[in-house]
Amino acid sequence: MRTISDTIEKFLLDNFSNEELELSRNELADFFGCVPSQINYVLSTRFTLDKGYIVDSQRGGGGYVKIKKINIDDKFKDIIFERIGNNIDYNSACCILDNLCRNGKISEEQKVCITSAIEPKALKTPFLIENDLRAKILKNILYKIYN
Amino acid sequence: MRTISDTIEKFLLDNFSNEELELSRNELADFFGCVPSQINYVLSTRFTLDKGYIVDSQRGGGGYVKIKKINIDDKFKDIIFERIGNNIDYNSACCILDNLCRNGKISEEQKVCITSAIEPKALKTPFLIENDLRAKILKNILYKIYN
DNA sequence: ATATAACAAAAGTCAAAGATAGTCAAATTA
DNA sequence: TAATTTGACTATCTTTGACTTTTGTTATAT
Repeated sequence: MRTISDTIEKFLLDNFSNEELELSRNELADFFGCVPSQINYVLSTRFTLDKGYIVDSQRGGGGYVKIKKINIDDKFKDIIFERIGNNIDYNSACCILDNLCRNGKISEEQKVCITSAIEPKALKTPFLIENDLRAKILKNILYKIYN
Repeated sequence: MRTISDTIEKFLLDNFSNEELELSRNELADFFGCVPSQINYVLSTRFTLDKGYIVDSQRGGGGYVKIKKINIDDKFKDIIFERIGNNIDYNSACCILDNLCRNGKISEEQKVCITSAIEPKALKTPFLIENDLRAKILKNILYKIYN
């Protein structure tokens, strides 16, 4: 544990009680004598989806930051990381969804819904980011389903 | 419950007896030691149509605020009719029908029937009113089915 | 009696102030 | 060079209060 970020990470991990941890960004920053955005840095580098965490937050009075640990089986993780990656075309995505559906990981209804969300026409922008967007959306939905 | 708004929301939810709750805005504000408009804030952020509530009120002497929990079907109807609006293209209509069917709101048979009724070739006229016609017909049929 | 005016008793609106959290890039450090 | 630290600026949610609108009641004039 060398950096402030490492210290904060350890502190958070130590205080994980039951798969979920809630905190105040400003208070935590105060506690460690750092600027609030340092907390964001820790969250975005240490508590990422890829490492099995979902971060949820709210601004304004009574605001908070929640960190949730998610549990998914390794096979599923494999699919997420190796097959989806950081960008994926529509047809490949459909194949994955078909597979998940056949294996009972998602329902037919869910498949339809997800498919609609990642259809090319839904992701058309003036920029060349369709496949990147699709990968992010797809991973996010699947994580939510399995959370 | 971290904010006053959250507390008031919980209080209201806890006091929901039979699908409807009537209250005095000023008395409630007094009870929680907040300004009356705070009640409006809670109502407009926590008891929205989206979340299945309808808020009704009256000013003046004997004024009141009523919160009604609407059943899913009512909510569903509202959303559907709002989405159809005064004109709708064939594909959107089909999406809605697919949705209704998937959600068990209409049968497969009804879907086939309605679809035939609003097909482009069925609504061809020399005027540019295809989408307007379709909306009227669609709403009329659904209205019949639901009432 | 009836219409009207004045007042009182609600609820509504809206914008400012307060309280958090997020973003992004420059500066620093390992 | 890459990761970390910092802070100025932004976005969002909540709280508050002054001002407005609506409704019911009571007094007054006809």
